[in-house]
Amino acid sequence: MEMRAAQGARLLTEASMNDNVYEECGKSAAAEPITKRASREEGAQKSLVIVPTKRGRTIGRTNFSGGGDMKNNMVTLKDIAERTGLSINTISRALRNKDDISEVTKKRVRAVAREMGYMHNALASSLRQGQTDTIAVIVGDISNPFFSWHVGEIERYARGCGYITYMINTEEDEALELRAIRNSLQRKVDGIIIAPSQHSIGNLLYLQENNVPFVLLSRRFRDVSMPYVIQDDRRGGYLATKHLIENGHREILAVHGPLYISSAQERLQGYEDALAEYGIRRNPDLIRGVSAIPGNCKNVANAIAGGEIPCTGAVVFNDVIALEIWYLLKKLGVRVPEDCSIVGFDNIYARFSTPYQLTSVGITANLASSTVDMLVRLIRRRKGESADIETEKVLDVKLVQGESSGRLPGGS
DNA sequence: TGAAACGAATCACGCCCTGC
DNA sequence: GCAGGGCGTGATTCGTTTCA
Repeated sequence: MEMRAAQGARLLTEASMNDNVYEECGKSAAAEPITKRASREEGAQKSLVIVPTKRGRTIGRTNFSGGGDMKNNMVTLKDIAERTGLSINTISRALRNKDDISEVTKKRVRAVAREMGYMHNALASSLRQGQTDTIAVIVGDISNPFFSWHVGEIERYARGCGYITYMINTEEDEALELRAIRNSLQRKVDGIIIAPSQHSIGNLLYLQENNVPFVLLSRRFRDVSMPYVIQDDRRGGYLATKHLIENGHREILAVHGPLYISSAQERLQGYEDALAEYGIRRNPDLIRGVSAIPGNCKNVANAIAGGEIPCTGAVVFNDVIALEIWYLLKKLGVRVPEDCSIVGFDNIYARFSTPYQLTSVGITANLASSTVDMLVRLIRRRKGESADIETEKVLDVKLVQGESSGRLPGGS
């Protein structure tokens, strides 16, 4: 703790600190004073500045190391006002680089702020402004690379828009999801990005009632109007199935996720579309459901290996489950793709160097940036700033050929 | 139970000083 | 004398917690 305080002191006292305590960089940088960044950076230690105030408080960067009452030790605008003999209003405006404050005064105020170890109080600022510059990202399963990848991307894009994000994992559990929503509302986030569990719509209606901007990520409710950004799941299911059909497969297994999840429903519809287009009868024995959470595919793999499911190819709900089935089949002596081709969804492993490359359906556009962009527009609209908003966005998909699928020997 | 306090920002004025 | 820049003043606001 002391080390961190010392590092902060170095950054606040050395010339490396920007002249402007609130670095001017449009919305994004204005939302994060440079002092906040200082505490994150690595640096050498340096002696601290201890400053007595008129109120008899000792202030300086050592304050954070003692485990005392931090609230009483924080340097405030009032302290700087007392020290400089200026008003609180002038201090505030000088630190925010307002035009009606002279450069001489600004420099003086910044110097005293640095000397005293002033750190912008985002909590107080949020209180006054009615915004926290934070976005909650609520997902069902962060262990799924699809979500972890996109959450990382969301964080990056949101940061570029001046927002801090925090992520909550719901384990696809409805009660945990409600708790996550309530927690986010209590923290007065400016907006929420949520991949809903979709057990029911109640949680999202609750969110809607609270009038907080939100965007559904990767999932949607057909019969209720809520902003969403999804991939074209139906077309994805169609492309995956068509790929196998055109490689000679006729007995194609559909391994779908829980059908209360819109993406699972729509991918299955796409599967059926392709079968219908090529005149292949829909066989209920070749449609199997699995949990959205990986680790429950043994039954399916055993059934394929044991001939209980007579298929030569499989369209699988997502890449994680597809890879799991591939692995299980290999252990059971079933060769992929020679004995059974597999097509996954999300094309997530194309981003990593893995021993095996799945054939998979992936998005052609950027899901994260589209989602953040929509949410930011909704937030701005709520604040009264006019903004054109497309609230239902379906991103195109394409099939990416990997090693897990191939032409059926002897197939047409 | 209700008032006060917390910290920062905002607003509407108003004053002072300087230059023309 | 006037205009305008620079800054001050005091009230108000926000949501939560503390205290009487």
